[in-house]
Amino acid sequence: MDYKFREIEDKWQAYWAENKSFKAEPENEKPKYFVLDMFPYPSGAGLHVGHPLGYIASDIVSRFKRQKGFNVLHPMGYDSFGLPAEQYAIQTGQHPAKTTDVNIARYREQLDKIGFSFDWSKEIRTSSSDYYKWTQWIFIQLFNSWYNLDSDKAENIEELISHFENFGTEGLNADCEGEVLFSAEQWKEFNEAKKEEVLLNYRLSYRSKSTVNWCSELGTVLANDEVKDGKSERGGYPVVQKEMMQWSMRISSFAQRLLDGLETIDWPEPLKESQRNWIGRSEGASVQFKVKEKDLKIEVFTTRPDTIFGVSFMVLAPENPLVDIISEETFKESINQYRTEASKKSERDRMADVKTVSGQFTGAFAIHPFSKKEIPIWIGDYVLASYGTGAVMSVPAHDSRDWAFAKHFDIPIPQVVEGGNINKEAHEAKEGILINSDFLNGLEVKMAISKAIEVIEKEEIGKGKINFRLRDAIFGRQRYWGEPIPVYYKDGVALTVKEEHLPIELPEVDAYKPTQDGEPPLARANAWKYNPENGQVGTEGYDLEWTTMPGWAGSSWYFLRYTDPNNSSDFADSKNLDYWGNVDLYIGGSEHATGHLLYSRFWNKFLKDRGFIKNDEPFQKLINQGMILGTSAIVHRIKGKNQFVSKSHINNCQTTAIHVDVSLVNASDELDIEAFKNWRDDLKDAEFVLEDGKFVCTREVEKMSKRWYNVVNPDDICEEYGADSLRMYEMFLGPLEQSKPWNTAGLSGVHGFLKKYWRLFNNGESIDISEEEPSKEELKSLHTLLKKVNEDISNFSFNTSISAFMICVNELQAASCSKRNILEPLTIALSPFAPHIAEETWSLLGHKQSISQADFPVADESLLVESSFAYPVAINGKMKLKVDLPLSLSKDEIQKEVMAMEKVIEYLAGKEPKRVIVVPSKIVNIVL
RNA sequence: GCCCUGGUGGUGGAAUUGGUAGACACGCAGGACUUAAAAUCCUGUGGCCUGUAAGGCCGUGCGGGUUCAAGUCCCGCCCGGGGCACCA
Repeated sequence: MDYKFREIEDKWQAYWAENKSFKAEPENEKPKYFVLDMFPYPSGAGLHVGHPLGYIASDIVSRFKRQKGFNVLHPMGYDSFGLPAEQYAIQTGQHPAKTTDVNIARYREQLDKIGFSFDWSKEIRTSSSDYYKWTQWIFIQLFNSWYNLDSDKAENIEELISHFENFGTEGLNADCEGEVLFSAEQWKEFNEAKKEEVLLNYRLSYRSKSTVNWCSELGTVLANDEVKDGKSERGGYPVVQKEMMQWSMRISSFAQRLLDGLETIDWPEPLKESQRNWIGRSEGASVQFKVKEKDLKIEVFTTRPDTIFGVSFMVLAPENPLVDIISEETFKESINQYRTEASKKSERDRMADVKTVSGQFTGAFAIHPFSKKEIPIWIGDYVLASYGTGAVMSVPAHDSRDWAFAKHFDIPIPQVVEGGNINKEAHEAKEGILINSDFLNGLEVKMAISKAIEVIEKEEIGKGKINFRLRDAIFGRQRYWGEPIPVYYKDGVALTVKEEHLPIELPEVDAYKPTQDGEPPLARANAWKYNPENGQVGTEGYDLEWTTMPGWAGSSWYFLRYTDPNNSSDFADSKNLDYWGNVDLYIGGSEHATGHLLYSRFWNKFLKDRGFIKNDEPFQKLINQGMILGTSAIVHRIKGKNQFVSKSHINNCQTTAIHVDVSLVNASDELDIEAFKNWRDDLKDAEFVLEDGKFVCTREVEKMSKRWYNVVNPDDICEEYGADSLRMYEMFLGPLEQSKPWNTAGLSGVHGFLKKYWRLFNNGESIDISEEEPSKEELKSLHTLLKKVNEDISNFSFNTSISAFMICVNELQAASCSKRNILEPLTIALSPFAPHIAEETWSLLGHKQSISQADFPVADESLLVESSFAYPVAINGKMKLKVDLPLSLSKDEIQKEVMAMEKVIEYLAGKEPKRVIVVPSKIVNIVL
């Protein structure tokens, strides 16, 4: 009986679907376990073998946990709003919803072939209006919330309004932009528009000006990703930094809690670290500098208030609005020129370029708050408008960027902390004694910082402050294929759509690109007005918002929707939310470290504050899976000719490297020349210089991508080797977290293993299972495996458990073991990894129920106890020989035994060892 | 530039966290079965030296250090990968 994997896999996939084997509902008998994958964006290219890596890992854990007695929720869905579908729509005129549907169908088909234990009854799509109705609803909740710093929570905006009505801003401690003070009486006299304007400064979703990459030729905003050297990647048009009115989210209110929460969750340390860096908490002081001859102050934030006497100039970000006010007439022209130049550079370019120093004097001076000296004010692009106040007090002696600036423009560099050589470089170390600093002289830096803050506060020129790098998240996108923001404008005032009128569905438009005037695509819609009376969207009523939500909106709460995906009266029933709680295990790529994973935590904390959910953190444990890289094949063409040279001739000629489809190259890097000629029209008449009668390509490991023709499709692997082989191989490839190159040739290893396992069940002709009791050796093989697998799954070390399976099956095969009491536990242990073959052999063993219902076997450690150990004996740390000794021996006894050995005496050659180190059950080391 | 991460045979990787470097596979070489192939099974396989064997030397990116003992710890470099706020 052969291992007919195609038949077996079809059979069991149909069985699981028909019996809804993995449907999960709240119940009280078993503990719950929520296993989540980062849901995919359904791209037109379909899945390649890299995508399922994390899904296979989470599926193994899900199946394992079920067999360990947990009620497991393991859902899947699609993050189906996004830019690629929109780009495609712009090019082809095809509605993105259509392409998205096609892509999802393809994804589903591909996923089904791999045999995942997803509960498909829970599927969600972020682009379906049943779903985004609730994304819009959450937006409205955020709009109707403010951040109370006293309770350190987001609260209903009604409470803020009632505070205004009773006390005005008196006694209010709220997070707010550009605070305006007023009394209760004044509040009552404000008109609606004014009230809204005030409230907008408090709302958690709000409108404000922010800087974007604007490309006027494309009439759109671009991601940093889409901008290369100040030009758009598509078309190469100029891109400038431009201020725009945008919807934003006040994530900064949650900065400290997002930081603190990291201590309570089990995430990879590097990932936590990048969130910490992103949040960027720094302690210091804000200090105000008066501008000479103007009734104006410049506020700066500094982490080194101790160096305040070392300030010899100030620098403003070129975009800082103060620049217009303070600049002297004679400098205006050069300033505007400098600003134009700066606007062509992206923030990242500005940060990356530390070698070029540039700046421009404004002609204005500030007054030092202590020394009262005049300090020149410059603008410079190393100061970023988006961080701090967009202005710095420059201490060139103790900050390297200030130092470089001062050197370049010949500004004095007064030293205020002892040490270093400030003629050569800035002395940045946060240690040393203060000098030339009036009341700070003689203090250690640490002491000086607190003393400086104390005096700054006393003199009322500033105060101690904690600053965060985390900025509020821009929420509006000038795109079509996203959730409409449920906002309309009444007399210029932004109001949210009534909850009972949700969803506001995406309107039909004649094209998916921006309008001629550079307005977002939704401005094209004819019927894009809202009537708050009846909820109708059409040609009557108030204008609806034109921008849509960013990609991260839908993905910031989808895990909650999985608990109750078809609920139409609530985003999820609280019973379900409470039962499933937060995600126990989340698997996905580390590229989401600071985007999705931070925004989700933000929304989760917000929803908790407002009482909709109970958990503070959404994802308790998180694992990052690595990338599977493609092994590209490259041929080399002689420059100017249609002639290709084999690998060994490359160095002798000038060649161009060309990527060739990996399917045209075999495992020994040999090119199929005929297939290659037919691959593209221009290759029909190509000539080839061979070596040993073959044409050999070179290989390169890089990201799997259509562009490099190195994509391997899981469907092909399932067809040729089966889903179980694919699953096993992806896990066998290496540690889950690591990125590793794909090599289809290696699949024969795990495929051979599965065949070997299959043969344990039959004698070549028919099923042949022995009821005999297992031998000691067989039990030891089995239980060594069980111990390893139990440990490895808990540590997500799947590659090593697969080698344990191989070792076990090799041993059982050598012993020709076909005993039920060995094969049954072995089969259950294998079933999370290779579920199809396991179901089949389970039924061959006579079981009627799915193996997913079986209990995972536990290792009996008593079968594994050894009585002796083969001690390695090392001389001077180098292993020379081994000796088998009982484990019961004491240190001294071991030493005696070893020193008495003939070989050891030979090695010693009469010398007396200086030391003998005995580590029981580890090693013996003799030092000569 | 900044932050994070990795570097071990021809290849993917293993190494109980300081204690036998190279488990398990791929590939390669040789053999058995076969008319032949496929499939399967067996043997060998880090490098170098010694005719073989016994044995010896070298070996975890590079250079130092700590230790009886370093792939693992410390210091300084080199190279690859990921992220850096509108890709998802």
